[in-house]
Formats: sequence, structure tokens, C-alpha cells
Amino acid sequence: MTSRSPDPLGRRATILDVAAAAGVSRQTVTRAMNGMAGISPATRERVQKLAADLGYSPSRFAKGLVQGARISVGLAIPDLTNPYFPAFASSVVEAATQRHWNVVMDDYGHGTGSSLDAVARLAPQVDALIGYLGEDSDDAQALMGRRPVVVLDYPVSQAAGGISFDYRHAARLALNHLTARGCTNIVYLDSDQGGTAAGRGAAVAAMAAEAGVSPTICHAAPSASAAREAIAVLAAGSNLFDGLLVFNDLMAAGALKALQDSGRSVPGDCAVIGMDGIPLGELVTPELTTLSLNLRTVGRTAVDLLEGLLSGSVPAHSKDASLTLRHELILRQSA
Amino acid sequence: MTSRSPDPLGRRATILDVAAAAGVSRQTVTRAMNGMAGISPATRERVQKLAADLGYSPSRFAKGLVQGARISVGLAIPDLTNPYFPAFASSVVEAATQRHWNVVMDDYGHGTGSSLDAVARLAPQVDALIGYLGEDSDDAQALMGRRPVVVLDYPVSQAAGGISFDYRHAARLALNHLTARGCTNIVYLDSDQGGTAAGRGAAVAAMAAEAGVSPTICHAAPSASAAREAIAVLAAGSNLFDGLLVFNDLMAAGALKALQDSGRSVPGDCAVIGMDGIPLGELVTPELTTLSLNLRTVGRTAVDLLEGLLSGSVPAHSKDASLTLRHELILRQSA
DNA sequence: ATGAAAGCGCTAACAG
DNA sequence: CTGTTAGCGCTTTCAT
Repeated sequence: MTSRSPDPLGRRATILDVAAAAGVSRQTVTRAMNGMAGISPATRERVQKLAADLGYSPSRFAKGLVQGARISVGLAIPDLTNPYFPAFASSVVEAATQRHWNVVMDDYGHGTGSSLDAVARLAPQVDALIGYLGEDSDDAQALMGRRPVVVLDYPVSQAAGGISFDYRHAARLALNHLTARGCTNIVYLDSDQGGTAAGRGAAVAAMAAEAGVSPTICHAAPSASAAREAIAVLAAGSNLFDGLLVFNDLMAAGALKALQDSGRSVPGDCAVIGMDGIPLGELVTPELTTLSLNLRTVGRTAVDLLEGLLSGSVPAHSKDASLTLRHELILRQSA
Repeated sequence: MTSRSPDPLGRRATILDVAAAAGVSRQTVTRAMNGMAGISPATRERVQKLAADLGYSPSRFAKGLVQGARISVGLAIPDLTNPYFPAFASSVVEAATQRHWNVVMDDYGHGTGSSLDAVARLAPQVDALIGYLGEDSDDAQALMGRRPVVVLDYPVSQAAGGISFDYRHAARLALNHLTARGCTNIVYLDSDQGGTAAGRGAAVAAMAAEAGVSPTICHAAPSASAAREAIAVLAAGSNLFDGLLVFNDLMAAGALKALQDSGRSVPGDCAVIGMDGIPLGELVTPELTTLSLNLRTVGRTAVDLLEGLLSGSVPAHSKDASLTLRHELILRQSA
């Protein structure tokens, strides 16, 4: 293998270097590299080999500048560590890939970052944005200018479009099921973080009022371990709750463990309902009854919406740019 | 808010449009947009407002071309749906973000795609690649030319660098633990897919031979449900295995469910050990004993290595570019 | 404080 | 089949 080893850091070879080495014009190099017509097989191969030897790869910037490159969408996600988000991300990536878009992923939960940091990082790199942006949604759209932002799980105001969830519907489903089961002492374990939490908590409160039940509300950080601890404390107390609705499936899984640790049987002593419908729910014991969202659908819907926004077939801020999806109650063992 | 609504699809506003609208030179616009010195506050604000109204955002290509943009690394992953990969991806994203790199994510498991398709999509977009590339590793490096590829869980040959796992060590740990527990009839549930599977399977076989045990080998697709089914079938048979080592934690979780369904207690009737150490293991019942990898470390190591490769401080193909990480046995309840 | 010129690396549109 | 010209949108000089 002939190859000088060029400093990895130093200037990369350009098309001109290859052209010079081959003694041809840069156009010929273009033709060789892109499999275009109008070049003799001999030159093509010679050029290609030379290019490989020189370690030449075309600058995506130059190429993008002249050709207008494929769309890249930024995906801003709070925490890849909560299985909900990869499941969602996965479907976004899939739908994007089908359209020959690429997705630049940013997880802002890790550092101390806010979602706005993520957007700031993403904004110069992408043509559009999908994300769980919460209260930063408006600022995010400002940073993106005219480029569309699709906000998940937060009311669209400045954002071009968004997807919300009908939490009142979900809460009604869960509460009805619990009361129909005979639960009289219900607790709702909420996330202690704003944004989404507000939406879900408020809906649960409203629907509880409507159903004439008054659940105990408690809070924990949105992780399995925090939920486990919170429920452990609660279960150790005198509260003999017999129904538990949890902010999300991950937390519900933690709650299940705590209940089990405390010797309460599920659903015998206490029925448990999660929210999200992630695959994890089928792996825990007892298997988790949950308000399920088809994550595949959510991701696909977000990308479809974005496509509409990008093409102009869906006007930004229009009614069609604001979608609402509904949860469905999946009965498994825990309730 | 003054704003003509420009066709979303049509040509985006350029710096020249803004300059014309403001009646200044493009240079002044640059200065206004980038907060540079040498411009009166008045003009700056006027230009900024105009830019916003026109929906102007600078072309990342033009900018990248002239400035040399931040590094983007491609991340090629087989299946975001297996919790192992998001956990890994998460740490890569974190480490990359700290370096002001961005990561373009591609999940090739979804479609019928091979990892090479993912690399082909990624190659024109990125400066470097990290991925679970298996047998496509060499071709991937070819597609990337001189740009470094860090391969995970597969021997480095053409790739610039890689991270492998010491499966013989892992297998020894597990087998020793199982035999020390008194297991005499051990089964190894392998993935039915090549690549990584080969490495793990071979290591288990080798270490079993060394330990003088001869496990039953069975195969399933690398998903919880496939594993569950495979173990259900096995458990229904006459094989009274008392130790089960599983290809990964996800499959182990499925196996646990199957054992439970079949009425065999874990670890009483059968001890179970998983591999990977994903958080899921703590949520299942009984909690999963596993050969754990610190995923956070794996991701960070991959990014560190890539940084070395990129800067030239670690020569491609060198000894230092080939790292090996070891699993650690975490004892929980299942074995 | 502002403007003019040059050029980043590539490909499209024409020559020849 | 190959080479020449132009120009993508931006920032860097270097003037003014």
C-alpha cells in the first residue's frame, strides 16, 4: 500500500492536490470520485487510487455549499438514560433515515445543561429541530430563526409545530380503571421536575376531581432509584394506599421494587399503573399495566410533521402543526 | 412582529439579502451577527433585527468552509432498542459534547440495513466514526479513508483503532461463580447473530473447556422476547439445567421471565448471569447478577481514543490504538 | 466605523 | 473524453 502518512492534524488533501498528483484538472477528479460519466475507465481508476493514497476525502462543506446537502435535524433529548427517550429517538432516527436526513443528537441531561444549551449547540449545525424542550421552546425557536422547531410534550407557542399528549384522557383512563378495581386510596407519584411534570400532574388532579377521588400526591426525581426510594418511604409509613399511578414507566418499575421490598403484593395490596408503554414494562415482575404511547408512532409523527413544515405543506403555527396523541391503557399484571 | 413570510422551501436569505435590506456591506452584517467589534451599537441592532425579520441564519457550509467547523463524529449503532446501546451512546454523546464535537447518530438495525449502509450514510457527513461495525469494520475504514474509525467489540485490523472486551476473562468469572455455587448443568444462551456473538460464544466455550465443564449452548435472537421464548422451550424440556449464562442482560431479563413462567425459581432452581451491566438488571426480579461493563467508561474511552487518533498523539493501527476492557462480576440476586 | 477584495473546496455549465 | 470558467455564502485580510 503506497501511502505517505500525512499529519492527521495538518491540512487535509484537497481536490487540487489529487488533480496535481494525477496531472489532470480538478473536474476530472470530481468525475472520478463521484462516478460521473465522461471519463475513461483508466483515468478514473488512476485518480481514485491516487485519491485513496493521498487520503483525500471531499470537504462536506464545499460540497454542501455548492450542492445543497441533505437535511440534518437536531434531536434534543433530556436523558438517553431513561429508556423512554432512546425508544423515541430510535423511531425518529428511523424515519429520518428513510428520508435521507441525518440526525444530530444532543443529550442535555448529562451535564448541568439546560435544553437551551443543547439548542445553542445544535442550532448552527442543523436545518430543523425536534426536541423535548419544555419551557425553553420559545427561546429555541428564536435561536433557530425561520428553521422549524417541533416541540414535544409542551404547548406550541412560538415553535413552528409540536406534539402534545392528552394527559386528561390518560389520567381518566387510569383513574377509572383504579376505581373500577375498587381502589379507594390512590397515590400519584409525580416527577419533581417542571415542564412535562406540570402537564401530567395537573391533568391527574383535574381528572381526580372530576372522578371524585382525591389522590395523595408525592414527588421524586424521574429515575427508577429515586422513585424506589420515595415509595419505600411512603410504604413504610401508615398510608395504606391501594392504588398507585406513576409519572412514567421507569419510575413505576422502581416503585414496583419498593413495594416488593416492603412486602406489599402487587396488584393484591396495591395496583400500579405506569405511563409511557416502554418495553421495560414487560420485563419487570409483575408486568406493568401502563398508559401506553406508541413510541414508534410518536417519532414518525414528529418527523412527518417536520417534513410538512419544511416543505411548507403545513404552515408553521397553524392548527395542523399542533398535534395531540393519546395514550392507551394496556392491561398487564400490575393493575 | 414584522416579518414577510418567505417560502419555507425557497432560497433562504443570505448575508447579501440582509446587507441589501440594511443598506450596508456584507462585512457589517458579519460583524453584527457575530458580535464582533468595529461596528456602532446602532447599526448592529438594526442589522440584527433585519436579519431576524428576514429569517436569516448563516449557512453552516459557507461558515464551515471558511472557518473549519467543529468536529462531527458519526455514531453507528445496531439497535437503539436494546438498552445497552443508548447507555453507550449516551456516554459517547456526553464525552463528545464536552469537547464541543457533535455526534451524528445512525441506527442501522431498524431497516434491513447492514452497518455498512450506516457508514455509507455517515461517511460524507463526519470527520470520524465510532461504531459497532462487526465484520464491516474494514470496509468502513475504507469508506472513511484517512479519517479515523474506532471499532467497538471487534478486532482492529484496517480500522484506525478499537476497543475490545476480554470475553475470556468474563467467561471465566461467570463459570467460576456458577461452578463454585455448585451448578453442574450449565447452559449458555448465545445470540444467533454473528460478529460479537462469535467472540462471546467462543470465549465461553474455551473457558468452559478449561474449567472442565461442558455447557449446553443454545441460541436466540438478541431480544428479550426471543430469549424468553427460547428459554421457555428449553425449560419445558427435560433439561434440568441449574446454571444459565446469557449473552446479554436484555436477553437475561427475558430468560428470567421464562424461568418464572415455567415455575423454576431463580436462583434456587437455576442461577442466572447476564452480561453488560445495564441498569435494567436492577429492575427485574430477582435482580440480575451480571458481568458488568462500565458503559460510561466505554464511551469515554472511545472518545478519548478518537481524540488521540485525531490529534495524532495515538498513531492509527498502533498498539495504543487497540484497547481492551474487562467485565466485572456484579453479584445481585439471580446468582 | 465601514467597505472592497480575495479565497475556503467543490461542482455545474460550458467549452474544446 | 477532458479542461476552463464561474460561483455557492461566508469570513478573513487589508484598505479607507
